[in-house]
Amino acid sequence: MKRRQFGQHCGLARALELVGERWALLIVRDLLVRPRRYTDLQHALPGRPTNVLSARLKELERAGIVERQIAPAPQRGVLYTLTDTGRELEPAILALGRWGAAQLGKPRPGDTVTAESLTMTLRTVFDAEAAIGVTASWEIRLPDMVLHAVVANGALADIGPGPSDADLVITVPTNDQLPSYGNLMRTIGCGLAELTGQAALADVFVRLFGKPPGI
Amino acid sequence: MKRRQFGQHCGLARALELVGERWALLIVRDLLVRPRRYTDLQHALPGRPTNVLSARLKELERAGIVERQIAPAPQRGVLYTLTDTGRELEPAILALGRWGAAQLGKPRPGDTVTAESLTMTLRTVFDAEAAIGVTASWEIRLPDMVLHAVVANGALADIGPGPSDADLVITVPTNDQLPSYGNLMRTIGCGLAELTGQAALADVFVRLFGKPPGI
DNA sequence: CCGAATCCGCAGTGATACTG
DNA sequence: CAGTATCACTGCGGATTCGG
Repeated sequence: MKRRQFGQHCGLARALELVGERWALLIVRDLLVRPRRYTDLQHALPGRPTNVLSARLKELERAGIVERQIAPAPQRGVLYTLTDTGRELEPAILALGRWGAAQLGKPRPGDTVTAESLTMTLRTVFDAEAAIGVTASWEIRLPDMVLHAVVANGALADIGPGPSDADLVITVPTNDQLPSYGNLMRTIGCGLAELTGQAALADVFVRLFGKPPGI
Repeated sequence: MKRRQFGQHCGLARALELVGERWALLIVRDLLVRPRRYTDLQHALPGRPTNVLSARLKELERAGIVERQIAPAPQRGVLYTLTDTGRELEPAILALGRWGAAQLGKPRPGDTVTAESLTMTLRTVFDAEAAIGVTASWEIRLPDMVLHAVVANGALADIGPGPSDADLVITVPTNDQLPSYGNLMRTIGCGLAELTGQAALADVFVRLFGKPPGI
């Protein structure tokens, strides 16, 4: 496949040639959270045709951004992971996401929130300065997904989908709202979430993750 | 024009909806350097169809990223400038450009380097730590363009196309090479450029702008 | 000259169906 | 599970044209 070029010897133009096509950066975003298999990515990117997914994965693989791996014994199958080059996109993706978050309005009809997008949003807004000296872990239970976050010595050690053995479990009651970042923080901030464990850590969570860039 | 959506309530997805289409970020990059008129942008983005430029400008204007202004008396005509929202894209564009610069290989046949792309590259690689305490200014004369850079008290005060009253004028001799960042720094680093003014500032320039992220 | 609008051919995309 | 195959459609690339 002949790759379209911009004809400029420029870092930004090169980046856009490699990851500027539709869906490409969203695939990288999801892979930043954890390695995924093909069908995982299908579910994490609703509304995107499967042929586009396979085309993007091939291009990203050729560009040295994504690697195909055979998953270990328990599950088998193909796992897509980021190369080091791919992982180095994280600062750029966080910067773009931070800007886009400030432009986010109300959820539009049909919008979804995936575990991956919410994870990356929390990584985006994590306030390292507010976290100095903090060591704690949380599990966030939303109606359709569970996330965990671990902060050790002020650094974001782990955050992603799935449960964990956490100091505080925050359960957001089932409601008809989208599990968006805004709704999540509002629910916790207003004390409407159920807390199991060290309840005082709820305020800490809001302090570390609740300073959005204008959301 | 119906805007295609990603169907995710996510900062990155929103950003890509607004500035993810082809040429959009390159237009913003050029406008980050300075306001431009329509035909300036045409020349600064060779190889892009004119209808795409006018379509992008309209979309960016609708999105609140770009503003049309009537240029002041001397020249008249329409000037396109960034809004505050548009200027806030700079960190994301620098981050993407930094990543892409590390993926830049040799210039391909037909590649061009514009004053805008070189300016943004220099902004990208500026090493604020190396610049602590530095106050100086340079004018860089390349065969087809002239740039200026001003560092005041360790901060990048001004950099862009055009001449200036500089402490040191660096003239790169005419040769058959592309005026790419790599060739520029190589020429200066090897002492092949002509220096007029405080020659000792050539080494300072290389120190502040010569630490690429892997170019 | 500036600032576009228009037309056409084609590549990339979206949606659905199908296969190893 | 992990992709191809097919096909309609839209946006892009390229050239030309048009009104201040």
